[in-house]
Amino acid sequence: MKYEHKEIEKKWQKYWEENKTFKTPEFDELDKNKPKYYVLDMFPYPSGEGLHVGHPEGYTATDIIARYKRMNGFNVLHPMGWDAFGLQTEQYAVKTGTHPKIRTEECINRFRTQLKQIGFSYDWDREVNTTDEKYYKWTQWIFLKMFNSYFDEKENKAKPISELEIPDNISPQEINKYIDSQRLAYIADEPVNWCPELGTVLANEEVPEQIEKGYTVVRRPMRQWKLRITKYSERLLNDLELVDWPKNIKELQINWIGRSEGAIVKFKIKKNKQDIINPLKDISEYIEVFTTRPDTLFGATYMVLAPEHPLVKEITSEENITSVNNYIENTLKKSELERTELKEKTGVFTGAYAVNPVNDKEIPVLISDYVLMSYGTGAIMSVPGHDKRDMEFALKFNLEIIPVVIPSEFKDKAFKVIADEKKGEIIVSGQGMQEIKDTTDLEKYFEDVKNGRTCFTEEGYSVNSGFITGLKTKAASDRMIKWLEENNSGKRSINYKLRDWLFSRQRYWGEPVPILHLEDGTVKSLDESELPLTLPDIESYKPTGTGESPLASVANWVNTYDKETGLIAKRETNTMPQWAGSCWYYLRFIDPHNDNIFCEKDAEKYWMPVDQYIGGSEHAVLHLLYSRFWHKVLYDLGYVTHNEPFQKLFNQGMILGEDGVKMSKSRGNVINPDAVIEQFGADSMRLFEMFMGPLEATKPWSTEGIAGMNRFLNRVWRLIIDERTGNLKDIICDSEPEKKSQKILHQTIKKVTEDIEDGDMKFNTSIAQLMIMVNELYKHKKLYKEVLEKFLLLIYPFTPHITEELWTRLGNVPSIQNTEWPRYDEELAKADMITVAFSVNGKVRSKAEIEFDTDEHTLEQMAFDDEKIIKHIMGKNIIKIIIVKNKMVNIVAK
RNA sequence: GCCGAAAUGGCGGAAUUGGUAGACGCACUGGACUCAAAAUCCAGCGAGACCUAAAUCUCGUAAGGGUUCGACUCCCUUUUUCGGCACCA
Repeated sequence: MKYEHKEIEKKWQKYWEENKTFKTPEFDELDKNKPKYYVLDMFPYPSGEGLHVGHPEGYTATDIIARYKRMNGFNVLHPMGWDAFGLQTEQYAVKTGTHPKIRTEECINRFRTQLKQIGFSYDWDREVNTTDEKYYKWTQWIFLKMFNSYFDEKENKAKPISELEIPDNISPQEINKYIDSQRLAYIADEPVNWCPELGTVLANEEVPEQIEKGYTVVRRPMRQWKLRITKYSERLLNDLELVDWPKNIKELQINWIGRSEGAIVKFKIKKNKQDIINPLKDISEYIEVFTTRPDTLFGATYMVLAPEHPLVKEITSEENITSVNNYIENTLKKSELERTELKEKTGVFTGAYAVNPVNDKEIPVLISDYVLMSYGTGAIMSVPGHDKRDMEFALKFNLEIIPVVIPSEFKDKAFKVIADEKKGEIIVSGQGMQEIKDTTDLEKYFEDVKNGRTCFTEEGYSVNSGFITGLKTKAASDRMIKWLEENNSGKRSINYKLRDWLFSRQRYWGEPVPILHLEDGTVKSLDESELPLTLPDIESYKPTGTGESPLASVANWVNTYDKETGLIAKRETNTMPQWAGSCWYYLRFIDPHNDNIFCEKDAEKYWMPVDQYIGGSEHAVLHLLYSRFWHKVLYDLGYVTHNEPFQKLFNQGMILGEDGVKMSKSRGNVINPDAVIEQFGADSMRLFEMFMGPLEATKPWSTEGIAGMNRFLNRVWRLIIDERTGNLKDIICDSEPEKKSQKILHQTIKKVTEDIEDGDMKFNTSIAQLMIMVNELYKHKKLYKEVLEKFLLLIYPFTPHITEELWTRLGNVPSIQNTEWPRYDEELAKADMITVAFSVNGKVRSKAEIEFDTDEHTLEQMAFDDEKIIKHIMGKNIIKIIIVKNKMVNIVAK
C-alpha cells in the first residue's frame, strides 16, 4: 500500500476537528500551573484571490512551534482570524453591487477551507472577524476610551478625561473646546493626504504604498479624526528596548518616529527694516524655528517659512503680497509627490526681516516649499555654510554664506590652546597666535564655503561664533542652548518626525465612528451601552468623491437625536481605517466570546504578552506601530497588564516565483497552493516551505524541490510500511534498540530540539538532520519500534498528517500530539569516531578516523607517524605544533 | 544621498567563541531492475593540472588588502543585489 497523501490528510483533518485536538481550554478550565505560550500569526486579509503560497510559510513555522510547545507541557494559544475590513472588498462592492458583508463571508470561507487543508493546529473556536458586529463593538469601545482620555504630560501617560484639570484662565464657554483639544481622539481641520481614485484620505504611513500602486495623493484641507499617537513618541521609541524584535524592524520604527535633539530659537520679526511688528501685544512678535544645530546660529543668514505657515500673511510687506500669494497658490496645487520630489529649489521673499538673537543681525525672511509645515515649527533658520539644502537655496538666491564650523583637522591652525589649571582650556583665535602655522588650506576652506564650493555638514569646531568660538560642536550646542534659555530667546527641544494618526476614511466598509454631532455644534460620544453602532444597509457603495462617506446619504441613519439632552444630532459618517481592527485582535483571541468586556483581565494577565509573533515586514511601521500605541493606551487606562504586546517578533521572507521574481498575476508565475496540495499533499508543502532556507530569507519556489520533499515522505512511509502488503515491515522489532540506532536518534533529537528552541527559525537544518536519520536507518538491517516512534515525534510538528497515520499503524493511540517530546542523552548524541585533519602550515595533508576525545598527546603522535605528513615536513624545522582536540593538528615547519 | 540586510557549486542552501568549505535537497551523469518506461535502488558530481585512472598538487566562499600557525568566519577598502527612508532643518 502506497503513501496516499490525499486520503491520509483528509482523514486526520477530520479527526482533529471532531476531537477538538487543538482546543485551548477556556480560562476557567485551564491548568494554570502549566507554563503558557502564545504563538500568533499576523491574521490575513481574506482577499478574493484566496491563499497564495506565501501565507503558509509563516503559518507553518508557528504551527511547528505550537505543536512542539504542546508536546513540551505548555498551554498553547494559537488562534486565527480575519482582518476583513478593507478597500479591496469595497471596490468589489462598488463594481458588482454585492454587499461587502456577503463578499467578505465568501472570502473568509475560502480562506478557512484552504487553511484547514494545510492542517494548521489553530483553535478554530476562537476565530475572530473584525467585521463582525460583536467584534467591532469593542473596536468602537476602545475608540471611545481614546476619545474620553487625555495625555498627562507630567505622568507621561493617558488618563480619563474626567481627571483633566481645567486651567484657571479658561472661560466657561471655552471649557468644552479645551477638553476637546486634549482628547486622544480628536477632530482636526488640516491638510490631509487625499486620494481621489480611492475617494478617501490616507494615513502618512499608508501613502508610499498607494503611490507605488499608481494612485495619486494630494494635500487637501479636510476635517478629520486623528489619534494623538505623537504623545507616545518617546515611549514607543524607548520601549523598543524591551522587546525581542529583529534589528531592522526596530530600525524602521526608530527612523519613522525620527527623534532629533536640538533647540527652538525665537527670532523677532521686522515687517520692513524700520519697524518691529507689534512688539508688545502680539504673539507673532516672534517666529520660532527648530534646529538640530544651535551651534551654527551665528551662521544663520536668512530664514525660510513653509508657504502654509500661519504668520506668512501677517509678515508679508505690501510690495511682496502678489508674489507671495502666487507662490502659495502654486504650492497648494502640487501633490505630495511633486512637492517632495527633489528638484531645483524655489521660493520668494516676504519683505520681512528676522533678528538673529545672538548678534542682532537682520536677516531676510523667505518662503519656500522645501520647508514643511508638518515638521518642527514649519520654519527654519538657514545656515547655508553647513546645510546642503540651505546652501543650494542660498546659491540660487544669492544669499550670504558664513562659515561657522571647521573640520577637526583644522583645529590647530585656527586656535591656540592655552592650558589653564583652573579653567581647563582657554581658546585664543588663530590671528593672535605666536607660532603661525601654514594656514593656507584653512583659508582655502573658508573661501570654498563662502563661494558654495564646500558645504561642511558634520561636527567640528565653532568659528566666527562669538562666545562659542573654539568649542566642539556638542559643547557649542549646549553652551548656545544655555545662552538662549538665559536670554529668553529659545530652549532645548526634542522633535519627532512621527505625526498624529489620521484615523478616518470616507468609505462604507469600516467601523462607524461612534460619535454624534449635536445641533449646538458640540461633539459627543455614544454611550458604551449603545454599542455596537452598526453599519446601515446602503444603495450605493460608491465614494461620493466630495470627501463625504457613502454613509452620509443614509438619512435615517445619519439623523438622530441625543438621548440625554434631546438635541437633534447627526452621526459621524466617517469610518475607521482598516488598521483599527488589527490593533487589538491579539487580545480578543484570549477571550473571544465575552460580551461584557473586550478581554477579561485575569485571562489577559495569564496569556499576554504574545510570546512569538510572525508575519511579513511590510507591517513594520503600520500595524506594528499602531497596535503598540493602542496597547499602551489600554495599559495606561488599566485594561491590560503589559506595556508591550509582542515580546518576540519574527519576519518571514517572501517566496518568489520559480523565475526568481515576485509572484504576480501579470507575470503568470503565481503558484496556487491548492494545486500543490492536490499533487503533493499538505505535508510535502509544509516540509518544503520550511526546507527552502531560513524563514527570514527571500527565496524562489521550486516545483522540482517540492517533488523531492514528496519523495522523502514516501521514503519515510516505506521505512515503516511494506508497500506490497500494507503491513508493518518485517524488520521492525520491539526489542531494546542497539547503540547504532540510539546514536543517530539522539543526535537527531538534539538537533531538532535545539533548532526549534533557539528561535532562529532555521528549520531547513532540522529537516536535513531528519533526512540523514532516514538515510541511515535505511542501511540498518533491523529497525526498532521505539526508534521509529521517536522519529515520528520529531517530524510530527513539520508533517502532522503522515505521522498521525504511521503513529497509529505502529500500534499507538491517536493523537500523537498528546505524546511528550523526546529527550536526548548528551552522551549518546556524541559521535564515537571522529575524523581529525592533519595539516602542515595550515594546509590539510592527511586525515584520520579516531575515537572521540582522544588526548592531545596521542593526536600529535599520530600526526608525526602519518606518512603524508612526514613527506611534507621532511628536511624542515618544526617551529610550532597546534593541537585542537577532536578537530585537527597543525604543524608549522620551515 | 542616508539607514539596514546580504553575496558560498548548475540551483536552494549548510558550516562562525577562527580549526576538514560545500551537510541536506534539487538538477545532472553512469549503473542495476524492466520488453520498455515510470517508480525504486547503487555510485559519481566546485574548477583546473598530469594521455587515462589512481594518487598527488594548484586554485576556490563578490573583488582587493590586512591580522593569524590557520579566515566563509575578525579588521580595512571597493563592487553588486535586496529592503526601507528620502528636502525631517
